[in-house]
Amino acid sequence: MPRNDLAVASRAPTEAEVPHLDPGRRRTRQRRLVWQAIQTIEPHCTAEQVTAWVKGADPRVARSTVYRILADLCSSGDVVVARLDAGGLRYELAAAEHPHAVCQVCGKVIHVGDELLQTLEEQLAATVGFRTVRIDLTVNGVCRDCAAPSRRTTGRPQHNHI
Amino acid sequence: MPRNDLAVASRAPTEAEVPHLDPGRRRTRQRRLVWQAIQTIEPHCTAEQVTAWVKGADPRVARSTVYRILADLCSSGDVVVARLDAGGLRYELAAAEHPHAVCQVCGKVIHVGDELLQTLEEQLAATVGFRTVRIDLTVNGVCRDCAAPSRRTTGRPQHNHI
DNA sequence: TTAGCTGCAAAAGGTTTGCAAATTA
DNA sequence: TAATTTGCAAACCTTTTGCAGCTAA
Repeated sequence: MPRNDLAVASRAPTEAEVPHLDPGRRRTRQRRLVWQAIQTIEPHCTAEQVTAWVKGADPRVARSTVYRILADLCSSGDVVVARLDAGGLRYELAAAEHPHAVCQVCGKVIHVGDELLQTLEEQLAATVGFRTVRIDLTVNGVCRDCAAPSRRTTGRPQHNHI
Repeated sequence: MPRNDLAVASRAPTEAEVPHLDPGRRRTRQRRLVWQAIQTIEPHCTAEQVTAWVKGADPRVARSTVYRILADLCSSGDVVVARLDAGGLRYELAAAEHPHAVCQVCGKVIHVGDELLQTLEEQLAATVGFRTVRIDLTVNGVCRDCAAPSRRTTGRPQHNHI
């Protein structure tokens, strides 16, 4: 299925745009680039997309470095990961986190409001004493476009192995 | 974190227990074993657990065969996969599917009722015309046991990189 | 100066694939 | 018999790791 291509929305990273990030961590060029990539690329980007963007700005940056910085941003809480499909993990700004609806036919990702999750969280605390840290919700289905009669008649919905 | 060990609940597979599965597919020994494994092993089992169980009943069965059958059971809809943690995919009977709550400290999986998802589904249909096929919900947090004062004072909750 | 980062290359872990031989219908 | 399915082994893909050299503070 068509995964959005590597989306290298190359816009030269400007020093000024970089927020004052991660106290206690060194301010490196690589770190700044990864941070900018996540802000620039569409949400739910893969490590591969981030790497491509970063390498677009500076080809010397190693893939492993991107992974390390990504993991770091996750543990500092600035970025969260989601596993939307069979591919790699998807990263997004913690501030922009939200539930997703993934179309099984075209792979499109739709954002879902998270008002509904509140109730679930409260119920879990009350019934099993579970303290919720984060809710990971993915709705799998078929988006409006793919469900349109004109397109849906041919072929079975691709099985994304979700 | 402690993933439940391979849980090879070896009970000899009996021919009689095998349901009339997959019309149009050949009835092979391997297929029957995989199906039984999923029914026998605790829910959310990994491909590795299924393979271990199957090999316990017949060591000649290849891992790749298990993967192929698993993928097949998924596309036929008898089995669904969930991605609960950083490890491999988790398989479970479609009939037994339900939301999960995963403890980030001990890895325990708690089953959650799915009454709440109904509302979400309805709202998605109404607002963005999304036809929901399956909702994949994972709640990440801390279970009652791990949240107990006696244990929670030491160390930070392990970062599962979820 | 020095603790922390980075690049490189290789390893790891989970899953998929090519192909000839075995099997089911 | 003919079309699937399996075993084996190797390929793949994403992510992690070891280590020596580099660099921000």
